[in-house]
Amino acid sequence: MKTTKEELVEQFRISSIQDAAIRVIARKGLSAASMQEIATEAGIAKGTIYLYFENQQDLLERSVDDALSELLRKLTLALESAGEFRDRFALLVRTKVEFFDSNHDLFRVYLAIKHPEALDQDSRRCSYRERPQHKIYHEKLLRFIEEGITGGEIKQMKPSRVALFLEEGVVAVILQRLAEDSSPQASEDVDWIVDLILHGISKPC
Amino acid sequence: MKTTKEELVEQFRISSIQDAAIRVIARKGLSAASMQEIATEAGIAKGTIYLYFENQQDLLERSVDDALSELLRKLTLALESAGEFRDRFALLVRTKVEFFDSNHDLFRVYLAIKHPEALDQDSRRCSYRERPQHKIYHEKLLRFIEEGITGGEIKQMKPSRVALFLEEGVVAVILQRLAEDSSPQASEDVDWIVDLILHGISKPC
DNA sequence: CGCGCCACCGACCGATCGGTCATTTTATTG
DNA sequence: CAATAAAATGACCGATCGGTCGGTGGCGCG
Repeated sequence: MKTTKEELVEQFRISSIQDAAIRVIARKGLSAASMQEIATEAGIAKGTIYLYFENQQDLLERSVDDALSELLRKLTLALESAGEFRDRFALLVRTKVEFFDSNHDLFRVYLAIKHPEALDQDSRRCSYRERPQHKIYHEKLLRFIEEGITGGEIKQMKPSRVALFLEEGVVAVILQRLAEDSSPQASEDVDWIVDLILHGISKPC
Repeated sequence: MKTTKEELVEQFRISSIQDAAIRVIARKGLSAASMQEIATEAGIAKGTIYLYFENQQDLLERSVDDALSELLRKLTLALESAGEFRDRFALLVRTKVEFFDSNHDLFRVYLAIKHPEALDQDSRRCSYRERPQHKIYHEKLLRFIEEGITGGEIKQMKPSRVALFLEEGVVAVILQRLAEDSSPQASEDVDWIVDLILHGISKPC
């Protein structure tokens, strides 16, 4: 019983430190997030962090991982939904847009780690693409796209390219929503991006 | 005469330092590019850099600016070309793909500075989006898209969203080409991305 | 109530960075 | 060739960072 209570306190501490880390990363960027600033943001001393995390890399890695695992969980759920291809596709896009729309800090973090090619050489290994949860999601996404191809819904093309195109397209929409003073309803933008990816920008034939 | 010769030497020095800076940025990332490593990469002493650049920000800013101004020049030229909308559109995409395809280092730099939202707070002001040359290009790009709309080539939608969607789509293709062991010819991928943006992933109706 | 333990703290350390400047090396000129 | 100017150098400085550790204060247990 007691151990459970202490573990609860420990989990609360860990979570509050990770939350502070995410806020600092979103504010200062990944490479400029110092342990001192994270500690201050969490309202504790710097040394305390090292009671719960091995070092800076451990803290940043686990903070980002845990924060984005919630997104991956929702996306995986969306992929497992039933229904028409287009509806499932729209649900996928909607899930991502709404997640970041209600969590701007995490979108900053997501942008910072999305492209391993742009990271410091030493940080590339801790890319979230290497995480098992992301690999599972990505596998399912590829199979979903293959279903769309074999089902005659979309053209014959490399699923991995469609996946990346989808990912970047959604990022583009969220970037726009962040830049605009007043964005339209999320559902409007979701419909827009789904239509754009499915049918392009050309006038219907 | 003599001043011209000295200016030539000075320009050569500046260029070689900037080239070294770009290589180091591509290798280590923007925030981890140290003055010492850039100096070593250029084959000179650290102090020498300060004979030609005010400080680190000045060096990094001018290096990135000059390197990407070549891309902006080519893109602006592509926008000013004559011909059918679709051909001009394809030329625009082709220009960007081929530029980065023959200059991987610059693509790394481009990725690192493309999203001001993901940069350190202090570095956001030196975003290349703020540069006059980029603003001019972006204005012309928006007008090009508006022409496509008024000309009935593409649907009625916000030009700025189409622009961002285009930009992200091209980035997606180049990312794929970098990740793949052997990529198809650039022209193949250009045709693919143009068709995708224009008509989407759906089967033709 | 008082004692002991442990989470917590923050001053401290070594390493590293951007930036400076006295010194050395190179180039120019009479 | 020597004298002078100019350019290049790298040891050095202060600041900042990640990480450590001896001290301390508050909480629980006897």
